[in-house]
Amino acid sequence: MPGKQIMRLALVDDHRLFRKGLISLIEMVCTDCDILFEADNGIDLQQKLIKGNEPDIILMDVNMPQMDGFATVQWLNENYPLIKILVVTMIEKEESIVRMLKLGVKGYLSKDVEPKELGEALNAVMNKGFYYTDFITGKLVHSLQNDNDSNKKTSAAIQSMNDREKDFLKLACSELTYNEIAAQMFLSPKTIDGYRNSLFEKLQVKSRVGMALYAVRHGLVQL
Amino acid sequence: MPGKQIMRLALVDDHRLFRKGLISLIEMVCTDCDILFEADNGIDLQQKLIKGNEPDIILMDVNMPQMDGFATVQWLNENYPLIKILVVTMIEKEESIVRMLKLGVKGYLSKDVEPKELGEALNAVMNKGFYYTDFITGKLVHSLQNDNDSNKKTSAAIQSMNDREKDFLKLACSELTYNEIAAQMFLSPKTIDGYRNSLFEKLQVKSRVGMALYAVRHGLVQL
DNA sequence: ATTTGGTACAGGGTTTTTCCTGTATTTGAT
DNA sequence: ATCAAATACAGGAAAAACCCTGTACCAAAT
Repeated sequence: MPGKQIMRLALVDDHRLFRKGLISLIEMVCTDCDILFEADNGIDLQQKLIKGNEPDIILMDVNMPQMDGFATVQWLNENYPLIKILVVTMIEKEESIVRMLKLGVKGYLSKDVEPKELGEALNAVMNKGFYYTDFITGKLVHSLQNDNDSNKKTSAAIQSMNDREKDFLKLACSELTYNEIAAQMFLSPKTIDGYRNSLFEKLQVKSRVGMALYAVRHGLVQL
Repeated sequence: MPGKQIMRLALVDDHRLFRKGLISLIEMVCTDCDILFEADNGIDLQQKLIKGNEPDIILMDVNMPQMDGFATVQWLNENYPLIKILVVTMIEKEESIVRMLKLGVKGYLSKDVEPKELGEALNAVMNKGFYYTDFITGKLVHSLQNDNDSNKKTSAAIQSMNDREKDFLKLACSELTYNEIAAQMFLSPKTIDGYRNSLFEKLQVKSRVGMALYAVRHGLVQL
């Protein structure tokens, strides 16, 4: 296939060994690929991107220190909207997949795929502009169907919390009594009472234990 | 270096793309390596291991479905004690590192290392019998120094729980009241009272919220 | 100017959790 | 045979959590 344009790639993943392995695989499955650079995370990527010499496709992980996949994709959308993003991750939670697709990534691959599929994905993204497997499409459709329950509710619930409530929630995930929490927040215990009732309703829980578990399940408090 | 014995390897990791990448890297940094096979997890490994044609070294991940790294190493110790194990993982929790070292693994590498170090590790394990970086040794020493607190206490606490208490603990990580839990376990609420008090002391917590958080932190209940 | 919505707070009551002390039964060890 | 420990259970009481209704303040919207 002569005349085919060369594909310029960049990798963003915090695990060097995986990155290097991926590069070596890409070189095997994709003869006309040029890997411009690699980055540890979003911050690193920002520094390595050079206007006028952008990659065509960025292979990106989701979980990264400093600046994660979501933040990085958002930043790319604003600053380099033409760069196509192919997510390569081991996170297969529907929530992450849908969130990434909403952000406009061009493909979502599991680290569990065959190297051959990686090559296909790269070619598809380059030529068709996207690569969505049946698995991903399935997750997406499923999430749309269940748009009423957990998925939507969860993000709605989290967004409806204000900062004071979030502070309270963190403190509630501890062995402090409500009176002690009130003291720490310089509020009346009765106000704390109000926060609790409001969060019980927003998060659809019935007890402090349920509230604490909700918080850890949704990453609102660090373990 | 003539006369050097060939190194027979096997890989156990649930992520194909990482495995394939690793293989391709190994082939680059280690000319006298022969990769016998790869496995998705411990179960898969058991089926692929053939008496009389064992690998010298197994590269193993920690997090795997079905049968994780710990269980797999334990099984290998009992059935193939001569095979050397080199852990390659992104888990850098002191607890995991120490637990693996106690199980007798010959090295512990982060997925974040340079491919070059992977080669050095393989050679060291093959020739010296082990490869422990300063980072790992540091973690180990630190854990020994703190043998009094969390590390040891945690495992002691978890082991001191009996089955009924573990059942109760799981149910306590919910919105059920103690009366409801008692009903589900076919016990008097007063017995539940006893379980609670006993767990509060064993786990060093002061409230049900603390107990529930302890359980999730230590993986005793699945999120 | 009045309404609406968000935040902070109170009175007062019920339920649940927490804690203490004490008993009956069983089981394994000396 | 007896002692110790583990297990299941009770009475009783204080503390914390939970829930409902209602007030006061402020700011933004109508």
